Amino acid sequence: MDVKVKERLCQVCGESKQIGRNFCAFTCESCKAFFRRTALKTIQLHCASNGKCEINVQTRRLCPKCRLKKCFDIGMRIDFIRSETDNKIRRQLMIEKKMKKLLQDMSAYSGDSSDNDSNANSGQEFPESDGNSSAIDDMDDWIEHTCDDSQGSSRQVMDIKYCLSGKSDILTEIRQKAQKLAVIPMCKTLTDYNGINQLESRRIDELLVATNVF
Amino acid sequence: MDVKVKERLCQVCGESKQIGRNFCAFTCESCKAFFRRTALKTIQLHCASNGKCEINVQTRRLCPKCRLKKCFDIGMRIDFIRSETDNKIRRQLMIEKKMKKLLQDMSAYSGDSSDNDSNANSGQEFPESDGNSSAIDDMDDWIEHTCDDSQGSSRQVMDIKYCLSGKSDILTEIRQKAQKLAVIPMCKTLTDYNGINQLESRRIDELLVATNVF
DNA sequence: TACGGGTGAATGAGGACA
DNA sequence: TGTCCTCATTCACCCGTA
Repeated sequence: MDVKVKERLCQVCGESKQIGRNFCAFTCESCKAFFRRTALKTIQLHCASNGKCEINVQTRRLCPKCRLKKCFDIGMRIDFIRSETDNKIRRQLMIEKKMKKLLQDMSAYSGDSSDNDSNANSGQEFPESDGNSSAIDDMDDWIEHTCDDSQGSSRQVMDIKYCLSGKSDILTEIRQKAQKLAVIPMCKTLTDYNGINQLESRRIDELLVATNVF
Repeated sequence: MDVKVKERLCQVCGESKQIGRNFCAFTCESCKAFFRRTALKTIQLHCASNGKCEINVQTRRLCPKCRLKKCFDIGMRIDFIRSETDNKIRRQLMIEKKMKKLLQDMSAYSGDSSDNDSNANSGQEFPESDGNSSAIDDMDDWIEHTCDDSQGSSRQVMDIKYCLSGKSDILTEIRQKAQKLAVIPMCKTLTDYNGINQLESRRIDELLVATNVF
């Protein structure tokens, strides 16, 4: 009882909320985030009071230099901050995992497990938007019989349907360009870093190492 | 309820609009700007009423001396005004960031394939900022004869010129590092898509087209 | 549950301009 | 001088892994 009742305080600023062991010391959330952001930076910090500021909940944001100094003083460890490489890999894995789950959910709704990758596409796997309405009817049918709107997904479903069945100029253009290319244009992917998966990222690294161009 | 209802007032003039914590005290926007502009000035201010003016929304502009005195009295802190050096560095960083973005936008929109890759750079393609003004003259010349300001780009052009002709420590550092490296490390760039420059982006595209891997 | 990282609204600096 | 804007930083809250 007493252990729980006796509040732990942030060793940096004295805050009493959301205390946990962070980077090897008991701190609050804000000092945790502060240390993560600041400790690895190489830029010089300045203190107006010759490095003698008192750090508490009110003053902690006033002098980053003294706050960081106190972080180190109470034993927060810089080597517990994950490296950028590590973070990159983790983000990558998370994205892949999410994609996998999304695909699973999709196939769970549609029920079919036979969607083997027909990747030899040259544009034909896009639904044609030439006014042939049977495909759209099929889609409506499928939406009606498989979609569960208990979670308010109808808006998304409608968006997707609109996109697939619409006569969007942009979509048409994309299809035309895609058909001309033997290779799916990577430039598209590069407009969004999140779209690069682990394999692609690796491959780019390999290529660059191999070529020594830059 | 009471906290929200009770309006905060500027501690200097009593203004009730746009109150925030500025330089360690709750003030309005205009007293904030006044303090920023005035507090560091060394010129002597004079008061006709022997320093006993009352400061409110109506009178605040009548006596700068008493207004400034009240600023200090309520605890506004001069050491929270950033130094000119600090501001200079920040402006420099902002401009460099803008340049990066501008280059990205250019490569995204222009789609031109004419700028052949002079990729054997080892830092020399940065203009030297050693006081040799001929490069700057050339730049002025080039700006004058090629830039079209019909879309309000002159501001951006000036930013770029300022950045290229300045003696930025950061630029110097970048140059030195670049010269030491036969290869600009791509791994760094990949941690942040925004860091990929035009050349790098192009080169990746070329590599991918050439290899037909994906 | 503990402890990493990520996110986005709020905050508080400076700058531009009328 | 006062107002409005931009931008970096802060921190409460979230997610994922061990």
